[in-house]
Amino acid sequence: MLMKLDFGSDVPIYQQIRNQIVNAIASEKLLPGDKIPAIRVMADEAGVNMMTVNKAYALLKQEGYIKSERRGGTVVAEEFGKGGLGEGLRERLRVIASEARLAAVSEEEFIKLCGKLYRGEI
Amino acid sequence: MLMKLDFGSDVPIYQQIRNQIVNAIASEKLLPGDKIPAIRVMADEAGVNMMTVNKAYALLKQEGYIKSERRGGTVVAEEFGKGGLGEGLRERLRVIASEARLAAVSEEEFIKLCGKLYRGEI
DNA sequence: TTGCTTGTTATATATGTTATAATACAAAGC
DNA sequence: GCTTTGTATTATAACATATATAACAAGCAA
Repeated sequence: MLMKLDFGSDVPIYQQIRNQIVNAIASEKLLPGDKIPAIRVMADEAGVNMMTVNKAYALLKQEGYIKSERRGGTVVAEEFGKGGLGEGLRERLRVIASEARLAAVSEEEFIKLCGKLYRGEI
Repeated sequence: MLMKLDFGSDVPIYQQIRNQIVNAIASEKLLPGDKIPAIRVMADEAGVNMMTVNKAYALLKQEGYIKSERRGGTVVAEEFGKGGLGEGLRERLRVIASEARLAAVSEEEFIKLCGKLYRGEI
Protein backbone atom coordinates (compact mmCIF):
# COMPACT_ATOMS: atom_id res chain seq x y z
CA MET A 1 0.00 0.00 0.00
CA LEU A 2 1.72 3.08 -1.30
CA MET A 3 1.38 6.26 0.70
CA LYS A 4 2.28 9.54 -0.92
CA LEU A 5 3.06 11.85 1.94
CA ASP A 6 3.80 15.53 1.76
CA PHE A 7 5.77 16.41 4.86
CA GLY A 8 5.69 20.08 4.00
CA SER A 9 1.91 20.16 3.81
CA ASP A 10 -0.28 21.87 6.36
CA VAL A 11 -2.37 18.70 6.42
CA PRO A 12 -1.09 16.46 9.25
CA ILE A 13 0.55 13.20 8.21
CA TYR A 14 -1.98 11.06 10.07
CA GLN A 15 -4.74 12.90 8.19
CA GLN A 16 -3.05 12.31 4.86
CA ILE A 17 -2.84 8.60 5.64
CA ARG A 18 -6.46 8.56 6.74
CA ASN A 19 -7.58 10.40 3.60
CA GLN A 20 -5.74 8.10 1.24
CA ILE A 21 -7.25 5.04 2.84
CA VAL A 22 -10.74 6.55 2.61
CA ASN A 23 -10.09 7.34 -1.06
CA ALA A 24 -8.87 3.78 -1.65
CA ILE A 25 -12.02 2.32 -0.11
CA ALA A 26 -14.30 4.66 -2.03
CA SER A 27 -12.61 3.84 -5.32
CA GLU A 28 -12.73 0.15 -4.51
CA LYS A 29 -9.01 -0.32 -4.57
CA LEU A 30 -9.68 -1.58 -1.07
CA LEU A 31 -12.71 -3.84 -0.66
CA PRO A 32 -14.65 -4.68 2.50
CA GLY A 33 -12.74 -7.38 4.34
CA ASP A 34 -9.42 -6.51 2.70
CA LYS A 35 -6.51 -6.41 5.06
CA ILE A 36 -4.60 -3.18 5.35
CA PRO A 37 -0.93 -3.14 6.33
CA ALA A 38 0.04 -3.64 9.96
CA ILE A 39 0.80 -0.45 11.81
CA ARG A 40 4.51 -1.16 12.03
CA VAL A 41 4.74 -2.18 8.38
CA MET A 42 2.93 0.90 7.18
CA ALA A 43 5.09 3.08 9.43
CA ASP A 44 8.25 1.52 8.01
CA GLU A 45 7.11 1.86 4.41
CA ALA A 46 6.00 5.43 4.84
CA GLY A 47 9.01 6.40 6.90
CA VAL A 48 7.03 7.69 9.84
CA ASN A 49 6.60 6.76 13.45
CA MET A 50 4.41 3.87 14.49
CA MET A 51 2.25 6.14 16.61
CA THR A 52 1.48 8.39 13.68
CA VAL A 53 0.03 5.46 11.75
CA ASN A 54 -1.72 4.32 14.90
CA LYS A 55 -3.42 7.69 15.12
CA ALA A 56 -4.64 7.41 11.54
CA TYR A 57 -5.98 3.89 12.13
CA ALA A 58 -7.64 4.89 15.39
CA LEU A 59 -9.40 7.70 13.56
CA LEU A 60 -10.52 5.41 10.73
CA LYS A 61 -11.76 2.89 13.26
CA GLN A 62 -13.70 5.51 15.18
CA GLU A 63 -15.27 6.64 11.92
CA GLY A 64 -16.27 3.08 11.14
CA TYR A 65 -14.19 2.62 8.03
CA ILE A 66 -12.02 -0.16 9.40
CA LYS A 67 -12.07 -2.77 12.11
CA SER A 68 -9.26 -4.44 13.94
CA GLU A 69 -8.76 -7.41 16.20
CA ARG A 70 -5.74 -8.09 18.31
CA ARG A 71 -4.15 -10.67 16.15
CA GLY A 72 -6.22 -10.62 12.99
CA GLY A 73 -4.74 -7.36 11.88
CA THR A 74 -6.80 -4.53 10.49
CA VAL A 75 -9.40 -4.91 7.76
CA VAL A 76 -11.79 -2.71 5.83
CA ALA A 77 -15.22 -2.73 7.46
CA GLU A 78 -18.10 -4.61 5.85
CA GLU A 79 -20.68 -1.90 6.27
CA PHE A 80 -20.29 1.82 6.43
CA GLY A 81 -22.20 4.63 7.98
CA LYS A 82 -25.03 5.02 5.49
CA GLY A 83 -25.65 8.06 7.61
CA GLY A 84 -26.09 10.30 4.62
CA LEU A 85 -24.18 13.52 4.19
CA GLY A 86 -23.45 14.99 7.61
CA GLU A 87 -23.37 18.64 8.49
CA GLY A 88 -19.58 18.84 8.67
CA LEU A 89 -19.22 17.38 5.19
CA ARG A 90 -21.67 19.89 3.77
CA GLU A 91 -19.85 22.86 5.24
CA ARG A 92 -16.53 21.64 3.91
CA LEU A 93 -18.12 21.21 0.50
CA ARG A 94 -19.62 24.68 0.67
CA VAL A 95 -16.21 26.27 1.16
CA ILE A 96 -14.75 24.32 -1.74
CA ALA A 97 -17.63 25.33 -4.01
CA SER A 98 -17.06 28.96 -3.02
CA GLU A 99 -13.36 28.76 -3.72
CA ALA A 100 -13.97 27.10 -7.08
CA ARG A 101 -16.44 29.78 -8.08
CA LEU A 102 -14.06 32.56 -7.09
CA ALA A 103 -11.32 30.83 -9.04
CA ALA A 104 -13.51 31.31 -12.11
CA VAL A 105 -14.34 27.63 -12.44
CA SER A 106 -17.68 27.40 -14.25
CA GLU A 107 -20.61 25.52 -12.76
CA GLU A 108 -20.49 22.98 -15.57
CA GLU A 109 -16.79 22.39 -15.07
CA PHE A 110 -17.21 22.10 -11.33
CA ILE A 111 -20.09 19.65 -11.59
CA LYS A 112 -18.22 17.56 -14.12
CA LEU A 113 -15.26 17.33 -11.78
CA CYS A 114 -17.44 16.39 -8.81
CA GLY A 115 -18.92 13.55 -10.84
CA LYS A 116 -15.59 12.24 -11.96
CA LEU A 117 -14.22 12.28 -8.46
CA TYR A 118 -17.32 10.58 -7.10
CA ARG A 119 -17.01 7.82 -9.67
CA GLY A 120 -13.29 7.52 -9.03
CA GLU A 121 -12.42 8.24 -12.64
CA ILE A 122 -9.64 10.57 -11.69
CA MET B 1 -21.28 41.05 9.62
CA LEU B 2 -22.41 38.09 11.64
CA MET B 3 -19.91 35.38 12.42
CA LYS B 4 -21.13 32.02 13.62
CA LEU B 5 -18.21 30.53 15.45
CA ASP B 6 -17.97 27.06 16.90
CA PHE B 7 -15.36 27.22 19.63
CA GLY B 8 -15.55 23.48 20.15
CA SER B 9 -14.75 22.72 16.54
CA ASP B 10 -11.50 21.24 15.36
CA VAL B 11 -11.45 23.94 12.70
CA PRO B 12 -9.43 26.91 14.02
CA ILE B 13 -11.37 30.11 14.66
CA TYR B 14 -9.32 32.13 12.21
CA GLN B 15 -10.12 29.50 9.56
CA GLN B 16 -13.83 29.66 10.34
CA ILE B 17 -13.75 33.43 9.93
CA ARG B 18 -11.82 33.10 6.69
CA ASN B 19 -14.23 30.48 5.35
CA GLN B 20 -17.32 32.52 6.14
CA ILE B 21 -15.93 35.55 4.36
CA VAL B 22 -15.03 33.45 1.32
CA ASN B 23 -18.57 32.05 1.34
CA ALA B 24 -20.02 35.55 1.62
CA ILE B 25 -18.02 36.75 -1.37
CA ALA B 26 -18.91 33.71 -3.48
CA SER B 27 -22.60 34.08 -2.70
CA GLU B 28 -22.40 37.81 -3.45
CA LYS B 29 -23.46 38.86 0.00
CA LEU B 30 -20.17 40.71 -0.17
CA LEU B 31 -19.40 42.45 -3.46
CA PRO B 32 -16.05 43.63 -4.82
CA GLY B 33 -15.21 46.93 -3.18
CA ASP B 34 -17.44 46.31 -0.19
CA LYS B 35 -15.88 47.20 3.11
CA ILE B 36 -15.52 44.48 5.68
CA PRO B 37 -15.49 45.26 9.41
CA ALA B 38 -12.34 46.64 10.98
CA ILE B 39 -10.23 44.06 12.76
CA ARG B 40 -11.01 45.42 16.21
CA VAL B 41 -14.74 45.71 15.48
CA MET B 42 -14.96 42.17 14.13
CA ALA B 43 -12.99 40.89 17.12
CA ASP B 44 -15.39 42.62 19.50
CA GLU B 45 -18.50 41.38 17.74
CA ALA B 46 -17.24 37.83 17.51
CA GLY B 47 -15.87 37.80 21.03
CA VAL B 48 -12.36 36.85 20.04
CA ASN B 49 -8.98 38.44 20.21
CA MET B 50 -7.88 41.05 17.71
CA MET B 51 -4.95 38.93 16.60
CA THR B 52 -7.20 36.03 15.71
CA VAL B 53 -9.16 38.21 13.29
CA ASN B 54 -5.91 39.69 12.04
CA LYS B 55 -4.71 36.22 11.16
CA ALA B 56 -7.88 35.52 9.19
CA TYR B 57 -7.58 38.82 7.30
CA ALA B 58 -3.89 38.28 6.60
CA LEU B 59 -4.73 34.89 5.13
CA LEU B 60 -7.52 36.32 2.98
CA LYS B 61 -5.23 39.08 1.80
CA GLN B 62 -2.49 36.62 0.92
CA GLU B 63 -5.03 34.60 -1.05
CA GLY B 64 -6.10 37.70 -2.91
CA TYR B 65 -9.69 37.83 -1.68
CA ILE B 66 -9.36 41.17 0.10
CA LYS B 67 -7.17 44.23 0.06
CA SER B 68 -6.40 46.72 2.75
CA GLU B 69 -4.83 50.14 3.03
CA ARG B 70 -3.61 51.74 6.20
CA ARG B 71 -6.50 54.02 6.75
CA GLY B 72 -9.03 52.96 4.14
CA GLY B 73 -9.93 49.85 6.03
CA THR B 74 -10.30 46.47 4.38
CA VAL B 75 -12.33 45.82 1.25
CA VAL B 76 -13.23 42.90 -0.98
CA ALA B 77 -10.84 42.68 -3.92
CA GLU B 78 -11.99 43.68 -7.40
CA GLU B 79 -10.48 40.72 -9.21
CA PHE B 80 -9.82 37.23 -8.02
CA GLY B 81 -7.39 34.51 -8.93
CA LYS B 82 -9.00 33.18 -12.07
CA GLY B 83 -6.32 30.57 -11.56
CA GLY B 84 -8.71 27.68 -12.14
CA LEU B 85 -9.04 24.83 -9.72
CA GLY B 86 -5.72 24.28 -8.00
CA GLU B 87 -4.28 20.95 -6.96
CA GLY B 88 -5.02 21.40 -3.27
CA LEU B 89 -8.67 22.14 -3.95
CA ARG B 90 -9.00 19.04 -6.07
CA GLU B 91 -7.55 16.78 -3.39
CA ARG B 92 -9.85 18.23 -0.77
CA LEU B 93 -12.78 17.67 -3.09
CA ARG B 94 -11.68 14.10 -3.74
CA VAL B 95 -11.78 13.24 -0.04
CA ILE B 96 -15.23 14.75 0.31
CA ALA B 97 -16.51 12.81 -2.71
CA SER B 98 -15.12 9.63 -1.18
CA GLU B 99 -16.74 10.29 2.17
CA ALA B 100 -20.06 11.07 0.52
CA ARG B 101 -19.95 7.88 -1.48
CA LEU B 102 -19.13 5.81 1.59
CA ALA B 103 -21.98 7.51 3.43
CA ALA B 104 -24.28 6.04 0.79
CA VAL B 105 -25.00 9.37 -0.85
CA SER B 106 -25.95 8.64 -4.46
CA GLU B 107 -24.12 10.28 -7.32
CA GLU B 108 -27.24 12.16 -8.33
CA GLU B 109 -27.78 13.45 -4.84
CA PHE B 110 -24.16 14.46 -4.51
CA ILE B 111 -24.10 16.28 -7.83
CA LYS B 112 -27.32 18.07 -7.02
CA LEU B 113 -25.85 19.28 -3.74
CA CYS B 114 -22.64 20.44 -5.40
CA GLY B 115 -24.67 22.49 -7.85
CA LYS B 116 -26.80 24.08 -5.17
CA LEU B 117 -23.77 25.01 -3.12
CA TYR B 118 -22.00 26.42 -6.16
CA ARG B 119 -25.00 28.58 -7.00
CA GLY B 120 -25.35 29.63 -3.38
CA GLU B 121 -28.91 28.33 -3.15
CA ILE B 122 -28.29 26.74 0.23
C1' DT C 1 -1.01 70.43 13.95
C1' DT C 2 -3.40 67.19 16.78
C1' DG C 3 -5.92 63.31 17.38
C1' DC C 4 -8.36 59.36 15.89
C1' DT C 5 -8.87 55.18 13.26
C1' DT C 6 -6.87 51.92 10.47
C1' DG C 7 -3.83 47.86 9.46
C1' DT C 8 0.55 46.02 10.95
C1' DT C 9 4.15 44.25 13.84
C1' DA C 10 6.16 42.65 18.07
C1' DT C 11 6.57 40.27 22.52
C1' DA C 12 5.02 37.24 25.99
C1' DT C 13 2.24 33.51 27.70
C1' DA C 14 -0.73 29.51 27.98
C1' DT C 15 -2.66 25.60 25.93
C1' DG C 16 -3.26 22.14 22.56
C1' DT C 17 -1.64 19.45 18.47
C1' DT C 18 1.64 16.89 15.92
C1' DA C 19 5.34 13.72 15.54
C1' DT C 20 9.01 11.05 17.31
C1' DA C 21 11.06 7.68 20.51
C1' DA C 22 11.25 3.88 23.40
C1' DT C 23 8.76 0.60 26.05
C1' DA C 24 5.49 -2.35 27.68
C1' DC C 25 1.10 -4.91 27.69
C1' DA C 26 -2.70 -8.07 25.99
C1' DA C 27 -4.63 -11.20 22.83
C1' DA C 28 -4.58 -14.53 19.23
C1' DG C 29 -2.44 -17.81 16.07
C1' DC C 30 1.43 -20.94 14.79
C1' DG D 1 6.61 -20.68 23.91
C1' DC D 2 7.13 -17.45 20.41
C1' DT D 3 5.82 -14.18 17.16
C1' DT D 4 2.66 -10.87 15.41
C1' DT D 5 -0.91 -7.87 16.13
C1' DG D 6 -3.23 -3.70 18.09
C1' DT D 7 -3.09 -0.88 22.16
C1' DA D 8 -1.39 2.01 25.93
C1' DT D 9 2.10 4.77 28.45
C1' DT D 10 5.53 8.12 29.14
C1' DA D 11 8.71 11.49 27.68
C1' DT D 12 10.21 14.97 24.63
C1' DA D 13 10.51 18.41 20.99
C1' DA D 14 8.52 21.36 17.72
C1' DC D 15 4.77 23.77 16.01
C1' DA D 16 -0.04 25.83 15.98
C1' DT D 17 -3.64 28.29 18.18
C1' DA D 18 -5.46 31.93 20.90
C1' DT D 19 -5.09 35.55 24.17
C1' DA D 20 -3.13 39.81 26.05
C1' DT D 21 -0.79 43.92 25.64
C1' DA D 22 1.70 47.25 23.49
C1' DA D 23 3.69 49.88 20.03
C1' DC D 24 4.23 51.57 15.23
C1' DA D 25 2.88 53.73 10.63
C1' DA D 26 -0.18 55.90 7.57
C1' DG D 27 -4.06 58.52 6.32
C1' DC D 28 -8.03 61.38 7.29
C1' DA D 29 -10.61 64.96 9.76
C1' DA D 30 -11.46 68.44 13.08
